[in-house]
Amino acid sequence: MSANERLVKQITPKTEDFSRWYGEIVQKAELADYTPMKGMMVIRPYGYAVWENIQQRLDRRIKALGHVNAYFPLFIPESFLKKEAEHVEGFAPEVAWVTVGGKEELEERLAVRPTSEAVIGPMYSKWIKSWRDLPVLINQWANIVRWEKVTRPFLRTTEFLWQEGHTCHATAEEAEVETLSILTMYKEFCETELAIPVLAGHKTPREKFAGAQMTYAIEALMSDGKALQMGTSHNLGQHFSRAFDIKFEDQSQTLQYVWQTSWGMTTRTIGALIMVHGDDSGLRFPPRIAPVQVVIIPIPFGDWKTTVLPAAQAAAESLRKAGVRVQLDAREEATPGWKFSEYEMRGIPLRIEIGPRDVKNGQAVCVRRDLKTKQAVPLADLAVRVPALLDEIQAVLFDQAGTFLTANTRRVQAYDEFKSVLESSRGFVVSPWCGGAECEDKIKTETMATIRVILPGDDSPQDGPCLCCGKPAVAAAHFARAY
RNA sequence: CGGGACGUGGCGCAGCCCGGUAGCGCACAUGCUUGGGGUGCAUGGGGUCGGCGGUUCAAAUCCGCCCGUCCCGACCA
Repeated sequence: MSANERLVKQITPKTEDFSRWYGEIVQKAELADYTPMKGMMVIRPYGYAVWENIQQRLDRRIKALGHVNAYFPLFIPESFLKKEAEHVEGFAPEVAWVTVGGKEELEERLAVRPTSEAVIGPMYSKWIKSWRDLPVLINQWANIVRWEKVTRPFLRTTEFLWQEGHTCHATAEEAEVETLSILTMYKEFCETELAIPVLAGHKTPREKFAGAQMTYAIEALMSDGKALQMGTSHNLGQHFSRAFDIKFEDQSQTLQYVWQTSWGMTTRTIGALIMVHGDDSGLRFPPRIAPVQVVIIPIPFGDWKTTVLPAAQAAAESLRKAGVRVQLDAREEATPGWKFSEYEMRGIPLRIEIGPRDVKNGQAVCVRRDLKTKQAVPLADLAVRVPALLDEIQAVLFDQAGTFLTANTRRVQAYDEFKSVLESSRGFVVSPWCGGAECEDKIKTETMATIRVILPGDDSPQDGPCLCCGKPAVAAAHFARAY
């Protein structure tokens, strides 16, 4: 088989039209579908299964760090939302409002939560009295609504699913430790489970969460060279505790405002999985979050139902026992070739073909989705070899994404070069920056690039002058065009 | 929200300019055939032409408004 041969014909090649490729994958692989309401999508079973895997693995990590789950209301009274001035101003343009209940006009309109700080604050105020009540470490899995003008499946939809953590601490130091520990956990999660390398650092004041003291984020690079924010962790300081009057009495009997954090990851990560790993043939899911890790396709010939099929069923059973998420597709109405193509597009990490020749030889043919290589594996060894192969595939996807990230991260001093890099190859451009919002604005207007993140080591005076204004640079910032 | 394009069986499209009985490929159904990279043949079902209004004897086709999708910008997870 030639490497360039196009075997999946139902989608536009990614190299030809990235946007179209993305949209077609979402629909043809049945991850999501559009509804008659603008910006509202249905996450279909195959896409939702990915989300469930993400949820399960992220939830495990959140709990391992001591957090517990709870659920807060969908609606937020306007008066609550208004309590933190910067917060309400930041979210005002994208809040949906409920003004009527049944047939009654409401006395106070209700916001559909764009995030839950403002509805959680009053409850924390009620629950926290003493230093003995701290820390409060609560997470919730929820849907939220942001009235977006431009929407794209998974990347930006009017309603989306996420997890939001909201914690309260006795000291500023403790809140900062929490913020960073979540950031580290997010990074580890993306790299281990999603096989997506990310940059972890902090945002500039211009890009931070409305109401936060400091926003940290993990940023990934999509294969079209645009950056995508994968998660954020905010140190809220005492902004919200002062607004919502969340106080505790410390050990010296002094009343103090608590120090808070909030952090979240969303269904957007599914968009990242598509854009980071996908190729011309469609999806390539990392085995750890793939809804189906292995598909077994029996090759029908003559009396295959009494020879091939039992062997395929036995193979499926042994893999299932080994903890592999396996699917056997013995449908007669689709030919093997059709199935190959279909499962390739859907990103199933490993395909196992079992035909008459294989049964005779006591083997199966394993075809990797990541490299498209084939290898024969003795049927008796499948339960051992397949999990190992899945681990290898996971590692290859992560390595490929890492290589791409490294190759597309460039350190640039001169503005001319900065512009031309963003125009031609995109990616991250690391450049000296004076710390001024005016320069950020100017650069954004002229190049469409923003500061995505500033890495811990880059947060100090630089050799070169600011890329934009020439004044002394206080940091090396990662710029990129972003989704 | 600005600028552009598009909307016709499930999907991809033709028909529209020049108004006159809605068509093609794929998919779907049935039967045979085939099967290690989207088998082949035969027969068949399915569409208020995005919605509303207008012009006309007559509208997929002409006009207006609205909705949705995509692309390019401003705002954002």
